[in-house]
Amino acid sequence: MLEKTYSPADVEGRLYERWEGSGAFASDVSSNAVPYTIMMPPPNVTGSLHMGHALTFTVQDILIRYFRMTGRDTLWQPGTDHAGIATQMVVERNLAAEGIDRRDIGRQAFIDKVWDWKEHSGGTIVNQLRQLGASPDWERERFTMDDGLSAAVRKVFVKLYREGLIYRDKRLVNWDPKLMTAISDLEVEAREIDGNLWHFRYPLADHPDRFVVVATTRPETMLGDTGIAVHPDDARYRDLVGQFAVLPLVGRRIPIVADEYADPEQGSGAVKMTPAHDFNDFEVGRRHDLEMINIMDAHAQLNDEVPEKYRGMDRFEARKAVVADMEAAGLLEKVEPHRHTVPHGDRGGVPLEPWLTDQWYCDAATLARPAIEAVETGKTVFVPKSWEKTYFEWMRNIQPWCISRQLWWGHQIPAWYGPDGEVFVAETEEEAASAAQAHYGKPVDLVRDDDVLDTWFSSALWPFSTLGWPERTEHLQRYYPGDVLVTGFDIIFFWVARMMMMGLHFMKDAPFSTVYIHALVRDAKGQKMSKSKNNVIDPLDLTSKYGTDALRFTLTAMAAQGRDIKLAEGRVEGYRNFATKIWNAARFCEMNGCVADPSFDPTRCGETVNRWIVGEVAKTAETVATAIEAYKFNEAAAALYQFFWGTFCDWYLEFTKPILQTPEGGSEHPAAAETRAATAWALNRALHLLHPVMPYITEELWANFGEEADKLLMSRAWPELPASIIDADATAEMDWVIRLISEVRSIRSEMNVPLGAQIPLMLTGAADASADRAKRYREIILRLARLSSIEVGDAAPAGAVQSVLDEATLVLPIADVIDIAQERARLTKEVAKADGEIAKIDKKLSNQGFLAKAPEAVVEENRERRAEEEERRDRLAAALSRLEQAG
RNA sequence: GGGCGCGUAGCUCAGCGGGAGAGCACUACGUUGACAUCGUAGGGGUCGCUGGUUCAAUCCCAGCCGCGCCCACCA
Repeated sequence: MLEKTYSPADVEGRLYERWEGSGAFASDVSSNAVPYTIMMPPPNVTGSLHMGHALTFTVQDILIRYFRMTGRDTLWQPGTDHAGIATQMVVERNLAAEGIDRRDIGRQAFIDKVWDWKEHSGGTIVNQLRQLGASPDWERERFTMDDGLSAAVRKVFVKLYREGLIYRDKRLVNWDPKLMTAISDLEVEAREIDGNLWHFRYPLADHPDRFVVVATTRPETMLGDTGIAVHPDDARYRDLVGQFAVLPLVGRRIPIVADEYADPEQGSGAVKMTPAHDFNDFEVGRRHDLEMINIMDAHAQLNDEVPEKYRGMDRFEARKAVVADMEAAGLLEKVEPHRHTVPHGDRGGVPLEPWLTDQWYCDAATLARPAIEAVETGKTVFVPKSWEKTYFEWMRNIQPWCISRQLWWGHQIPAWYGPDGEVFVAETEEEAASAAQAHYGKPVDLVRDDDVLDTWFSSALWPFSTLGWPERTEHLQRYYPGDVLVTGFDIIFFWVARMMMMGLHFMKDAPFSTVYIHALVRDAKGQKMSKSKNNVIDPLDLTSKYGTDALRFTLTAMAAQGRDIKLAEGRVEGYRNFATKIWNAARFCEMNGCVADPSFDPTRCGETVNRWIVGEVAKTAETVATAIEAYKFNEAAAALYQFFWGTFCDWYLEFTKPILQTPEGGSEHPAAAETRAATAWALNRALHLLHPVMPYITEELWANFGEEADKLLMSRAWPELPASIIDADATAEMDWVIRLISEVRSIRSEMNVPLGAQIPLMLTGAADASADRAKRYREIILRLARLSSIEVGDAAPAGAVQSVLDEATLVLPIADVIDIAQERARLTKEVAKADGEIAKIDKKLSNQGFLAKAPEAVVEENRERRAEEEERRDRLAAALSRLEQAG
């Protein structure tokens, strides 16, 4: 006997172990089945499960479980990402707590510490994935710093270098002075800051009494100015082009150049040029051959290129000093408050400095070309399609990708330098050494590049590196390319685009045919959840409170395309109740002896209710399958919920009661055996349909009631039911019966008739002449509605509707049981509303155009609606007039 | 500045060219046999505003108002 309520905590762990232990998640490379592959976006090894993970992994798990049930050989490739900066920061923080700085212990010792940390604490996220019920092929779990994946990284780096697609360059980068590393454009976050615009006067070299006014939001950078730019057409400055100004506080002679970058409308029309500390100035500086003076060190403190007074100052300290000194010199024209965006590092959180350094770059524009084409030609499609525009926009304007990072944790760049700085790029130190020996004609000492690669470099290889590339493994041949990539839009650029580029370059094929972009889960304020903002909601709190299945169902029901998800706990609670409902429906079956009957043939039911329910199951199976395959997960969830609760429990199980439950002293109903088998069959099919979304409760119930309880539900086939199982007559009849009962209930309640018992309709017999019966039911309803006199006699058929009529006789004179004034007001309102409806329909029907063009069925439908509405109005009006008389 | 999306019940959200929906909350009634984590019935919405297309618009189109996100070098 099942417990009275479902207790997730008692079954989830046990079932998960049984699944994983039985090998039910494993792919089968030797299978004949068609493969279905999803590459799991590897979560950061430092991560812990947040709501975004819960959504993305639930969606992926639904797809995997569904396709596994349909017989595909599924590979859901799991793993974690080494997450360069994030992981290094975590370990550094831990060391700092012990008073250790990583520089004290040195690079190798630090890396060992990180590996230690990974061994002991890095498993959090994958264990949380298990709690979520995710079913990837754990035996194939990978880590982006694995030997195999690291080898793939080196191979890719060397190959791209030799093809000229990776190169070293001295350019401005976004420098994070806190983390002391370069970061890519994508890691820059623009924040609005209330600052000032300072207007400075720069005297002309040959006319010390004349000034050029320039404005800046970063006064300290003036110490690195090497020019002033004005627009070539700007009449105000035409005579100054070619002359020099004297940089105040420094005394440097700086040229005034004409460049179209200077906007005459903006400020004074003259712009100071700091080529080493501003991206625009850098470009102008290149065009005019301006000097590039780097005035800051890696901490963003001023270096020896500035007058002694400012050396060693922090950039913000220097800002104050420069402004004060300019003002003292009478060269500060004015200060305006100015709100502007300042680039910040998305992890470090401090303002970034454009800084001139040597870095490694990847020629993204060249790699992007085939990746653009793959989407243009439909080789890879985005769902929803609108994201393709975003993808194109970025890919067509892509900048060189800065791939080097000044960190210790990551894939160290496979480049070695000879004594004269000559670079040797090779997969191993030995190869580099022999290349160097060939170059110099003798063995030399090589120094390896300190930098590591951007984390996303290794992630970009994930779809093939995890399958064994560069070896031509069986897995690589079978599972590449994958079917669908499931992710949030926030990493389209970081990851999706780069996988496309690398996949096409190295595998000559796009890594997946579909990219499904789901909504982002946001916090209550609609803010994006991220580790660094510390606003993550722990989904495990919800799973422990309501059960994993309830959370999964909630996310599924909310996974509609096009809107971000702000999770409301009430929804989770509601779907927990749904789980309880499922559980209790199963209990009902258990109590009534509804066990699976192998001889039951759903296409050959005798009873109308049974013929009907098997058809409803078939329709639901079709709806759910179609929805999942179209990535319309919310539609799948809605169909499941509606079927199980609204159809199976509310109606079918109620209809079976008079059949299954033998009256006192009576004998069993002749249809009981078939109904028991049908009930068990329908329940078991429903468990299949629910399983991809709610794996735990369905598996647990299957273990108790399934046809083959020893076999896991999750490895069972998805129910494919023949269309012939849907019996149109039975469906039509049941539709009418349900409407009939609903209407009787409504009238009863409307008239405030205190009747408690359920209507014990006994629906047996074949669905013969169902149309006639339906018509009869309807007449009865209308007669009931008139209330004054229930004429049982002439409309009383045998059997099926007798009990309805019996109840109808209990309807009491309304004046006896209701508050007259209140009811009068209500009825008046209702009558008016009905009149309004009728007028609306009349208008539509009288419209010539409508009659001419509308489909006949629609016209007919409107006529029927009008008739119904009229009946309703009459009924209400009659009740109202009787009320007046009684009052 | 460019792009994308959203505005539907008190709240969180589906849906959609022909009778406005779900969950939660609310009201009334109902508990000795599946389920009170329940059942039955009910209240509550000019589907952001204004125009247009159409026989018909919550839905399509345009404009506007509000909100959010992404991208972008404005000193």
